[in-house]
Amino acid sequence: MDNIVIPSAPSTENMSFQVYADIRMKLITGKLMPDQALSIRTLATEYDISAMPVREALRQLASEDALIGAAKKAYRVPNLLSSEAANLFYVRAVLEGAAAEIVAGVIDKQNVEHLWGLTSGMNVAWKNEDAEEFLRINFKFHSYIYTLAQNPALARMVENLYIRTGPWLALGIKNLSKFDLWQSDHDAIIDALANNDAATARTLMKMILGGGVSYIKKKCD
Amino acid sequence: MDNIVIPSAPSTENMSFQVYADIRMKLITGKLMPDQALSIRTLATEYDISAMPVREALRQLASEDALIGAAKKAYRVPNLLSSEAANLFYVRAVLEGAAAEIVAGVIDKQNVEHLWGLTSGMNVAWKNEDAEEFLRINFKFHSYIYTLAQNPALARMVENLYIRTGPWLALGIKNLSKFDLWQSDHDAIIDALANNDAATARTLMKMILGGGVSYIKKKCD
DNA sequence: TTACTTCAACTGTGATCACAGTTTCCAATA
DNA sequence: TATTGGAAACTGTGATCACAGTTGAAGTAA
Repeated sequence: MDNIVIPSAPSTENMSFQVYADIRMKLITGKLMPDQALSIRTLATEYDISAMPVREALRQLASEDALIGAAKKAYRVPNLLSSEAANLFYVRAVLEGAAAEIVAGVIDKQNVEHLWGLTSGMNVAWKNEDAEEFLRINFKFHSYIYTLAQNPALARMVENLYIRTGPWLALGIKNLSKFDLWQSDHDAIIDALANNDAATARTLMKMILGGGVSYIKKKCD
Repeated sequence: MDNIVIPSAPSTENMSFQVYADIRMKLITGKLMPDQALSIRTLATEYDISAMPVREALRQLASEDALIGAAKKAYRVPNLLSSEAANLFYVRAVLEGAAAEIVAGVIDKQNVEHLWGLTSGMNVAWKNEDAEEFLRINFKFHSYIYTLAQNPALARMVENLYIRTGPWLALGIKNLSKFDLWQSDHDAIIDALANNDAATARTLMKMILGGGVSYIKKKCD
């Protein structure tokens, strides 16, 4: 649901996948904070299932580096150094830049309108200082674009990066003294895409990702 | 061992990780062919362990799209359409191109010599028509470069793509009527890196990846 | 007060079982 | 002979147990 790229594995009928998807979304929307511990048995109780599906979900998230898992120690939400976050955003910039380049060639009017709808939603959420809603729509915005690139492998990888930077980004946004300063240039990207200007779309996409990370970093250091 | 980027998860002491690493290398070197089925219980017997570690290893590989896993059906090595392989190689080209760009700025003499050693090994393997050895060294060559980029996230992703294209590439290489035609331009890349020519390194890296895939595709279609 | 020890409550991991779909293959039927 | 039926041998999945290493807090000694 919600534009999530469907991972390879099982469909709805698989309990461990449901757990996986649920935790995933919590990472994206900042409901799980850096360094927070996740216990297999506790989650199993919460979901009212056995430990088995939970442990497979957590292991899968750990294998995607969305969680940290060490032998016989509790799984944890990674607490990224800002240098690590920078690495992740660099890769995101490369990949989403490439995606934007492709999308500029295939986007249609309906797609453009959908993107405008999302940005206006983000603006509302921003004004309401509703961080969770803002993060959710921001995710949908990026997700919508890289999905249009019609390259599932690319989409999966960007989404993985998104999940991994989610808690860090959420923490950064919630740390903003006021929701006043950061206004990213999603509008310009939509314009470039709508004009089928691949080079500009790519450049802008790389820029807003680089800009976002350096802004948050400044706030955190 | 062998320049493998260490995945997040457990170290050597973890059985399921050992199984994971083993199957991974078999995918890279073409010991597992497309569409081949892998059974948890059978593998457990082979490794002389219980089913538990094997099933976690297979699930992890499936979550990385290195295997196909559907509910209550045997895990399988993906049999990629050539369009799917093209998608994977596209992303590889983007990422390894970016990596080469970075590496051109940080490479030293020792690194360059190491790369020359690998290419000469590949030439030997090619002349001996030793596909497995050729694939293994080819992997080490690319792995060595993207590891130099000092971005673990990037390295992990490229490696994942490498695993996924492994069986397809192996099948393609083994299908070559003779080991005669394809001679890729690894030498030119090393020159560009050694000369700190980032733009050329990036372009060449994208080219050989694109060239390789289109060559194999022609052979397969 | 501070530092150290110890023990209890946690952690993930491996093994094993039951279960329910899937696949395969052989026999019975048309 | 060709086709259909069904049973048997597979498949992954969920539950549950035992185990060993980790963590943290309480209690003791300096």
